[in-house]
Amino acid sequence: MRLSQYFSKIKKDAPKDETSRNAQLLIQAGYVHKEMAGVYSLLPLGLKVSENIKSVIRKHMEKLGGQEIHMSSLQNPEIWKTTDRWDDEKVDNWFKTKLKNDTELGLGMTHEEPIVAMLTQHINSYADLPIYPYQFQYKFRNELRSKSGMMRGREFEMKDMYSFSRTEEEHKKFFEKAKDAYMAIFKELGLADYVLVTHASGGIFAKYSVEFQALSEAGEDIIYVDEEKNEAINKEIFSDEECAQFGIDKAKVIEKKSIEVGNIFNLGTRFPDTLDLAYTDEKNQKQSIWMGSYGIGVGRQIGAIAELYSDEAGLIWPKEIAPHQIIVVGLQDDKEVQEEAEKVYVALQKNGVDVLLYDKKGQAGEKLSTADMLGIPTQVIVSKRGLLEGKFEIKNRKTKQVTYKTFFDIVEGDLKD
RNA sequence: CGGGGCGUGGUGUAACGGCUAACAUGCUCGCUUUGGGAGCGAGUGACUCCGGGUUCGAAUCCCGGCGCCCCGACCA
Repeated sequence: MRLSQYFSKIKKDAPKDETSRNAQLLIQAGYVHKEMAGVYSLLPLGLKVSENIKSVIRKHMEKLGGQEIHMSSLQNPEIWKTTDRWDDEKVDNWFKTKLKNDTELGLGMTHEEPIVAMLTQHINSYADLPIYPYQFQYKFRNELRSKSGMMRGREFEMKDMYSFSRTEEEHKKFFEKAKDAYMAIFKELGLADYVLVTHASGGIFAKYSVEFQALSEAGEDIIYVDEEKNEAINKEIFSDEECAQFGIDKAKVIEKKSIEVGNIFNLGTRFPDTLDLAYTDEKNQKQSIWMGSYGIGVGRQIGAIAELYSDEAGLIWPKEIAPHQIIVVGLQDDKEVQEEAEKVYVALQKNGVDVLLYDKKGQAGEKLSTADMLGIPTQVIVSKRGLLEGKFEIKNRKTKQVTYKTFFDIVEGDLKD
């Protein structure tokens, strides 16, 4: 890809109507566009990052035995009334709308009810279970106050998986596997050093849930970290009794701020029971189904990673999710340098590398700072100075380390750090 | 939803109640320049968030709305 072909612009200044670092960086570097408070559109670069994150998540969901589906955003209130989650007194962040004939509809804020209702048409026998459908879907939540840039939006894409198991034991086993899969996802997203399994409230679903909290000063949650156990407990349930229950040493915990990057719930049999989803066992007996839900917000990962991986010069994407792996910068506008940059670009592309060519005219300084701002992991800088020695400068965006390679080295794919 | 702050060219800012709303940046054209957003010249670009009021006169003062940010509450 050529930078000149992206319509999005990298701005010299950060927007002033955002103070959260993630939104400032992502807007300034042209990854996202802010539509209104808590609502962001993805520009080409932002979409690439988002799709890369989704690929990682999807891979692990498939490994877990997931089946991808895509449910509707418009939701039928009748189903939600059955479980008593329609009333604004009970659930205060619905976006509700109406048909022309005044029939009320909801814009999905989550999908437990509709998926259970849908499955009554497909699940009958013990042989039909267990199943693990999941989707990437936009959720709409009428937050009283959106904040922290991309991290708490009113409209956001989420991967939600739902598990349906025959017994509590089967459910628990899967729940543990899902927990591991989540940790594997965070590891692959570059968040391994920050994310902790955290015991938290289960909201209206259950007494407890498991959250995945990424340590960050930009976070909205307070957790107490047991460093020996490498787990944490959310402030909302921090007590002697609960620490004991989860084997956390209350005397040794450290208070930290964190971003909730994932949350999984054991829902028990409540939703299937209420919505008449059940199965018939080998003895022809009707049995309750055990359900779990497993959420991870895509936009929130982008925001969290932008917070955690950035410096004074801009973004620094982990390789796994970077929009491009390498950016080739022809430092001077003169013909020789530009032609050489073009050659490197073409050669790298031939090698199957996802490379971005900085082909816009400008000052050397502007090019360097723009390349930094974008956060592409590796920069190949082609300059007059380098050409005199027949070498190109390879800069690691994260470590800022510079090495020099020949054209031959680059073509041979020798760009390891 | 309670509290606080703020709305002026695309972006960042300035302007005592008083000239044609200023400066920087961006963008366009020309020349020059090229290792951290350089320089010169010529252009372009704003119903000063919306509505009302006070006044001879409002970006500026007052009232109401809307929007954005922050703190708190909330967070399935």
